[in-house]
Amino acid sequence: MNQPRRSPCPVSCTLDLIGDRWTLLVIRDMMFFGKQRFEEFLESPEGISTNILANRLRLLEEAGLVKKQPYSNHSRRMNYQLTEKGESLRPVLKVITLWGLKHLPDTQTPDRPQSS
Amino acid sequence: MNQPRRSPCPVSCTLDLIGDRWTLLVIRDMMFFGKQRFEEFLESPEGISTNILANRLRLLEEAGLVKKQPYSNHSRRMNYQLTEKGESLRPVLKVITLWGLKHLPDTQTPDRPQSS
DNA sequence: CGGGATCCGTCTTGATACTG
DNA sequence: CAGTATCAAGACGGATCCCG
Repeated sequence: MNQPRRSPCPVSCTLDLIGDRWTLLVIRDMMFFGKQRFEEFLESPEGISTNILANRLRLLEEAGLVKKQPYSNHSRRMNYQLTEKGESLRPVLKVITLWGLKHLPDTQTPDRPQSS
Repeated sequence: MNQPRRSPCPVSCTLDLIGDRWTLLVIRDMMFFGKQRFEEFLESPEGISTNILANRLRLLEEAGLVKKQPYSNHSRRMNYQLTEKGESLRPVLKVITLWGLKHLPDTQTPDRPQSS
């Protein structure tokens, strides 16, 4: 998605991974709503399209934030789960959530927040 | 830049404001490096181009995160400063910085960090 | 000289249709 | 169900121009 920035800035490099319109929403769906399957991500109200979702899941896997596994031996169902590194983004999601709730009217806490 | 999402999710709505490749870098430059002028933002190593920078500054102003003022009465120099609302993003920048420093090799703390 | 606006070629994104 | 192919629309990078 994002080219490397030729800069050692931690903000810049982190944004190479999650600084786009969709990536953090996929992570939100995994982290707060426990979503794990392709179709579940498609159901979110923001309406990500299939090619973008496939692309972001692949980039997240390449970045080591998500691991992809077959649901079972005899199924093509795939399972996407956060790795430990992916889970480590929870404070980032949390502070973004809190900022939005405080400063943006018309936002509200998600229906099934599983945040710690 | 980002269309509204028709979703009350605070993550989603916050990303409408800062969920792109450049916006948080401009805010970083203001917040950590004290930059205030157009030309100073252009000097950052990521190399934002003039049209993109002008666009992001305008969007930030419209969002109430930045205020633009003439440097003095008899100069066209402009001054971009974070509003209180913009300053309130400091915890977001901070947690992103910390995540990058911890999880991304080859990142290092900025030269003149003014973060609290 | 500082702060943009405009134009243009390229790259990325995204909606939709389609496939195994 | 989980993607891939296609193709149009938009975002971006860079140069140039403009205006006070």
